[in-house]
Amino acid sequence: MSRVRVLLADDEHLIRGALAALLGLEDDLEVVAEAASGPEALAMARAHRPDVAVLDLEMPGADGVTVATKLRAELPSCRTMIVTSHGRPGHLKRALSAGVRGFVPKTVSAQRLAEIIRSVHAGNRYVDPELAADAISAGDSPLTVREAEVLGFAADGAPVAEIAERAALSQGTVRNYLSSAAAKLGAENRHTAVRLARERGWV
Amino acid sequence: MSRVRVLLADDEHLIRGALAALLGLEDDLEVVAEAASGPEALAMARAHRPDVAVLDLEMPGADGVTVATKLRAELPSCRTMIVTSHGRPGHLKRALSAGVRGFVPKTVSAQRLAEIIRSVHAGNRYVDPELAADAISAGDSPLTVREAEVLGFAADGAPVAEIAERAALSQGTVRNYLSSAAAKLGAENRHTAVRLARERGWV
DNA sequence: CACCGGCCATGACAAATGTCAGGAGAGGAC
DNA sequence: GTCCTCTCCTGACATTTGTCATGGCCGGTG
Repeated sequence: MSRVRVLLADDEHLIRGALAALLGLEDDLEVVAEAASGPEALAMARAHRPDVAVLDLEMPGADGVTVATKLRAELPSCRTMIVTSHGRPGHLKRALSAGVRGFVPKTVSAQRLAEIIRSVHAGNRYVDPELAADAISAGDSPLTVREAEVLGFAADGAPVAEIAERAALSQGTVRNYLSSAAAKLGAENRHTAVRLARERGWV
Repeated sequence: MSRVRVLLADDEHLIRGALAALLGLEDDLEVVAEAASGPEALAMARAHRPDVAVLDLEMPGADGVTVATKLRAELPSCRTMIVTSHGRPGHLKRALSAGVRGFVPKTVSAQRLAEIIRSVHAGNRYVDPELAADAISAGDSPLTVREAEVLGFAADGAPVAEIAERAALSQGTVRNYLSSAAAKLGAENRHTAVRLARERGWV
């Protein structure tokens, strides 16, 4: 029986290395490649064609979901899964619609992760129950595409003029969008709106 | 020769477990206790009296620096070190003044971490060069105590009225403090000021 | 003591932001 | 075709901020 070929992508060397060592102990798993950034993960995947790609959500260059999306197009045979410390509901949704088949927080044990990798490789899907519950209770984003976009530009505290420029919209329009977005989120100003949207993973 | 007794505290089971396994392979190190939260780390330290405590910076209950401070008082023989993913300059400063003897990002390898643990146990201090450079170039916080406090209350996007209430100050005073803080940080409004102060670990 | 800096406040003005009403075009649903 | 929603805009208004000048009260330094 051939072993499951795994790609490991995480910018924290400590975790990646440790994980590689632990997963390597399982005799049906084999870590064939490691990467510390999004682009590197893609390159490694192309070179080594793993069966399962275990991707960290927050990485320099490109986040896990972006990598997963590209992998799905380039290497359809490769199953992808996301591992993350901060499980925002929106991220989970985004990940699932990108074709990700596993979504786990870093609070699970290596043993458990190994099991999940096997399960994903077998064609199953796995989502951490806790995160799933959060996602369901948080519901869908009530924001329209533009509202979310404008809110994203407002995320770093930029003034309206700058947001308008970046979004190529008039200042009035920007203010209207921000206002309606804040209203939908129950926030009293755009800054708390940004915070709320962030927490739910809607930006 | 007796082995170095290590306490490992990190809320991410994946990392903690993997790390425990890897460090356990070194024949002069021995992981005698693990914890997933600040309070638990303290309890474990009291029970097992480790030589070195390796603490994650962001943990539920109490952060790594807080735990280190308490450990220093309760268990002076125990050296403490901090491991973190986000190395904000301010955190480093806070950690050092709490008596922490090692400060490393999670991007180092387990091998390297083992060496550093040994070095710290031997009485040396170790700070990641990259983080040290950041801390030096970032310099000290230019903010006065009140400015930092008010900026902290402003962190979640609350309006001035609310900040004033929480800080028990007049609205005018709050605006003055926010204004001067933003000026010192080179920000054009308090929200970007909050972001900058956060990045530098000054809030 | 005189001086300076941090702390707290007031008042007033300018600028940024939030809110509302209203309208036009584009596209999907029925 | 009609209805609806999203998109984008304008203009006007109220409110919230940011900024500045000014002053009083401390505590420490020279």
